[in-house]
Amino acid sequence: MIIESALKLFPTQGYASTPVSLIAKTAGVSQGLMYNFFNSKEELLKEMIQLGAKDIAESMQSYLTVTDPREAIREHVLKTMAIIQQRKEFWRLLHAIRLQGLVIQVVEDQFREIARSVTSTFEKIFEELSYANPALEAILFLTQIDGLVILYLQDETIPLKNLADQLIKRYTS
Amino acid sequence: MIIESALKLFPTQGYASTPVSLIAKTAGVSQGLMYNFFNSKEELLKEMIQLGAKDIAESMQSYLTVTDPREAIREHVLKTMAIIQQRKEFWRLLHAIRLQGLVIQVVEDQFREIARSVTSTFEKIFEELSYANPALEAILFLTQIDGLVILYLQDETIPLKNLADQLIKRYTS
Amino acid sequence: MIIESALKLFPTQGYASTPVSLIAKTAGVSQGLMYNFFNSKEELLKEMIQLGAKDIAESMQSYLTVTDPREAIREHVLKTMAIIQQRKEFWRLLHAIRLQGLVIQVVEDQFREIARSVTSTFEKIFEELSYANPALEAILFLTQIDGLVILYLQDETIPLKNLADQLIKRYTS
Amino acid sequence: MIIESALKLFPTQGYASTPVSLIAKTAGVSQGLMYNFFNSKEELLKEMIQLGAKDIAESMQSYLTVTDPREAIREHVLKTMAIIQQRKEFWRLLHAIRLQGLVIQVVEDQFREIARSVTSTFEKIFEELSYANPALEAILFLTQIDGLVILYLQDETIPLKNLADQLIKRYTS
DNA sequence: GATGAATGAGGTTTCATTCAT
DNA sequence: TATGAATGAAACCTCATTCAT
Repeated sequence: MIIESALKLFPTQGYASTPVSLIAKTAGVSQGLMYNFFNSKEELLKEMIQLGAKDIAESMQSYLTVTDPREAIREHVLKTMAIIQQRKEFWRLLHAIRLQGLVIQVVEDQFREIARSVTSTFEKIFEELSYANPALEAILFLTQIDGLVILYLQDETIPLKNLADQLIKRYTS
Repeated sequence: MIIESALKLFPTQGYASTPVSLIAKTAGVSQGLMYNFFNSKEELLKEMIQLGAKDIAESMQSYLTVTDPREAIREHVLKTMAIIQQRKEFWRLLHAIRLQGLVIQVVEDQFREIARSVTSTFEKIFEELSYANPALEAILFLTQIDGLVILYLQDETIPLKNLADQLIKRYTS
Repeated sequence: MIIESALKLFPTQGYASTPVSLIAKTAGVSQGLMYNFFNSKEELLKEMIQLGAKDIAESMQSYLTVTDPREAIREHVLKTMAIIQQRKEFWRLLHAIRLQGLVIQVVEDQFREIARSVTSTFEKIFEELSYANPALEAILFLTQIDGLVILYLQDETIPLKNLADQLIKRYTS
Repeated sequence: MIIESALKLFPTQGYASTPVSLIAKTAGVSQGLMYNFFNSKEELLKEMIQLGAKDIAESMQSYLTVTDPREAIREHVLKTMAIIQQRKEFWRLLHAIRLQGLVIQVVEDQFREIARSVTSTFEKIFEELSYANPALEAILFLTQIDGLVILYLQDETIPLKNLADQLIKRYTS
């Protein structure tokens, strides 16, 4: 399928450096056919990201209902690592794109929304756990996870499981 | 100057999407002249990165001589934040590139070397501070900083100073 | 057709001095389309030559079956002159290219093969005719023809027919 | 010297494919300086050829005074082979250029003049030797030499000496 | 005489997109 | 739906030539 080929190619080759012709060949369809589904290359990118974003949003929602704060932290770390491992390339692309000016507004809004909701959830969690500065702690916690994710995306050989456990231990004991 | 125009443009527009013509125009020289200094667009990228890398390596070396472990942690956090703020665009590009397959070997080696040296320094520091698992803690510490940096690169309005202080407090008290 | 435009232009203007744009215009197609058929200008040259070479190889094979040695000589001279007259431009290009370092390996091999086979055929022929030094005589005979061909390519007004007859007479009486 | 660098480079790389920058570098002078001596690249080519042509014309004149016809034939063959061996690259270029439309008028005229004079000389020689058709024989003789020369330029390993001797023997015994 | 930085035109090639079939 | 030939703009790069020094 076309969108899956894009998902495979954009992250590894970069959006701008991946020719439409290659996407078409990888998908096993003609180049012309692509334009029956997507009006432009950029639209293909947007739809691809939106698909991935939806997927992620769904995965994230589950633990929001967890009531025990320590359990929620644990859940979030483990869930994030699981998602990352399943969708390495997609995340790689996402990070690359977000670091560039390639702001894709539709998608960007969606992400900000998710980020805000997750951040405020953890703000409450750290409040419950009586941290002195829950707002800052929430950001530090989430950026800690992001940093770990990025290291993993750059070097898949790091002991991700151990690092996650250590991180959980720090926050829950 | 040419390399400075590249430094301004590559990070914001992306390497592949920045035409050589634009770099030349920004630098105020003819397109042809660029090829008197750099044999290709890619070489310009490499030299630009190498320049930045050298600069960073120098900045990093200073605190490696600090003897008090807590002081070293403090130094590293503050130094990193200072460097980031000075060279936002460069870091943005660097992260974008490293997330893609655009592995530029010469540079990559250089970075791995720096990373290894910094990591092992902090391993020793956490050992001195009697952490149970110094190796993992060093990675967590450094990825925490990375995560913070990336968030800042995406959104410059975050309270970076406060976050840095909070982080330092956590590790030094 | 594209290959035919190249066949017309390369020999007269030279390979390096014929812009792809001119080939395209002559062929009545867009410049971009050329790259659907040939990956590069050089490949176009190669394929053009290969086409011509195949054609020539076929023409040459006919007389190899002739049994009477004098008849074979006669056949070869006449056949060569006929081919040259039909494909003047092609031969002009071929000679120009072979004199330069532009050795196109694929084609070069093919030519050497043809040349070797023709040379050894004539070695046998001159042996049958009891020449004192058949190996040298074969080379002299073939270079005599080549020299005549080249003169003709430079100046089409020479009495080619008479020269060919005179040459045949010398070798067959 | 500049003209000598051109003499080395044009034949092997081709006139159009040899950048002025390379000629300058090979000659060990700056690119700008070249334009103090030659107004353009083409002029350099012309002067280079003219130099070579003068040189050749001189070499050729010597035997024109020889009175014995057989001796003249012998002289011409040997002299030609000697010149070729001394100035391989120049001849290679000359043949390449003459096969192309790159007609350099000044030079072309000069060559035609030489060729005419040589041809008529040999016409007389073959007349003296009572050949039935001296005009055609002169052309055949001269093209035979040309063909041999070209083979040698393409493949320097052929037994040129033996071939020349064989050729002389054929015409003088 | 001598340099080399600088230019601008033009070269080859790539590629998103369109369209007749 | 599906193809793939076709296009044209724009990309990267080369190079003969000029000119201030």
